[in-house]
Amino acid sequence: MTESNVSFRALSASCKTCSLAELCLPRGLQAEELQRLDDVIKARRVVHTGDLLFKEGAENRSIYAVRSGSVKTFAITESGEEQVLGFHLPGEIVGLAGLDESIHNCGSKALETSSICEMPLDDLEDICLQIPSLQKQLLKLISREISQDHKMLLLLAKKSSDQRVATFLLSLSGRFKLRGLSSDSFILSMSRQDIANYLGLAVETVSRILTKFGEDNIVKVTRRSIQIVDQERLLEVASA
Amino acid sequence: MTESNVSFRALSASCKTCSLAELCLPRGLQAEELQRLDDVIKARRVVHTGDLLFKEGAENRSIYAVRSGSVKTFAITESGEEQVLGFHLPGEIVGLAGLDESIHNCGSKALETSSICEMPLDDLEDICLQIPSLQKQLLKLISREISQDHKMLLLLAKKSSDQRVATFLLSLSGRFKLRGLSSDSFILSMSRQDIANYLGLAVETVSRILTKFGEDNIVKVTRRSIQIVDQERLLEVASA
DNA sequence: GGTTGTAATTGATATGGATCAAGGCTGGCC
DNA sequence: GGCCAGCCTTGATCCATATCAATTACAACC
Repeated sequence: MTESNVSFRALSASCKTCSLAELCLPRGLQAEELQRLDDVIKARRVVHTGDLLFKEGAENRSIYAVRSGSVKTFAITESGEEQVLGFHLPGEIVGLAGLDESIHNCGSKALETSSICEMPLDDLEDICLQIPSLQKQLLKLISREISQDHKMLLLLAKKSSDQRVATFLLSLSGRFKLRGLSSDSFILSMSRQDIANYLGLAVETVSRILTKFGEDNIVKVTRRSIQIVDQERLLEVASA
Repeated sequence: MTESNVSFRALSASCKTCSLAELCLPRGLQAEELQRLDDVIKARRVVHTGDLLFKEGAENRSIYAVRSGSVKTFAITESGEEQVLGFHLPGEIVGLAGLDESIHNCGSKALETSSICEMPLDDLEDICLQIPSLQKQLLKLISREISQDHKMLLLLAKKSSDQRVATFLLSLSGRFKLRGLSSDSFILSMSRQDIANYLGLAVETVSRILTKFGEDNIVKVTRRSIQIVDQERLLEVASA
């Protein structure tokens, strides 16, 4: 009971005190506006590795902000395979493809113990009408998602397997940096399988490339721990 | 002078009388609200094959609705190559990746003579605050764009070249149907090069596959004219 | 109506990455 | 401490598609 209360209190910490506010929806909001955004947040819940945030086909229209941990989003193909569409770090928004009236056409799974803020879309739309800078920020975040997807389209359509893996590591590195974490030393929360799936490659290919990057002293890889040793060369590999 | 006036009048026909309203931003709006949307439309202009709607890197924040004709959007890679990100038919919105404060990171080119409605984003955001159903519709359209991009990610990451080409033809077919046009007989406004680029294939591969579909009596292809002869089998190829 | 340039097709060959097939590590659990 | 299961790595082979190289077919323009 007490523990659960403590946990609840910790989780119910508002957007006002959230260190990710500048990356997330609250960016640019005044104190009073923040409170109204907080009121919209339906739940802040903890999910564990493998838990679903929402199911493909679920009809509740919500978007989700990752508060801590990390999640992946994925679609399911006609033949039942999974296609990983993205990995999401704290401050990033998940579920933006579901604003359409249609049901969620992708699912989302926690890659590690994570905490998640859920925002029902109808409520969010309502307060967006009252808080112009919130509407602006929502549109910005959605637009950024599209830009990100476009980068992935380019990666999948044009880049070699080496370039894909290098680009992936650099993307993670940059996003960790934005969050005040080390950009050259981090842990992958996703399996090789997830990475390969995301990058449109076979697991074996990803594994071989990581080994090669290690041999070439570009990256030091120990299981899921990554250390970028030579960022310059990694950048070269990513773009050349 | 006279001609130009006539042309101007034809182009300035409002959203109120536009036959695409149900597919486009005006969907769900009342007459008075439509007028306000019309007031926001900065320009309705005609572009010709190869003309740019906006340049990659242009800083004016606008989105564009295709009124007639068709356009492609594309990104430019580090090495200067073009990556086609999408083809857009009448009623579809272009430029949604540019709502971010950052400059447009993709460009858009007319594939044929087309007419285009330009909406400055700041004005659009303003009236979205006043017209809830417009805000809703904008979010819907953006969300649909994300879903569409996700389908492309899946296509590029998982599908064979046959599946890609079949999926492409079916997607066009369905979109023509939505617009009241023939779904089994249409003209491709884009080159084989554009198709190949979009699908992450070589031109030669696209050409060979179209020839094969012809030999198999699935599709009748004559240069840029397409007739879908056996939709069922095309669907099979697309998903199998 | 010929000429020319660009787009599309077709054929031959090369190759990057998938697939198939074993191992090897690691972390959890008894 | 030993065993098991899943994840990861490594090696050998194959194949789908890229690439290279002509050829053909339009369409636009004089």
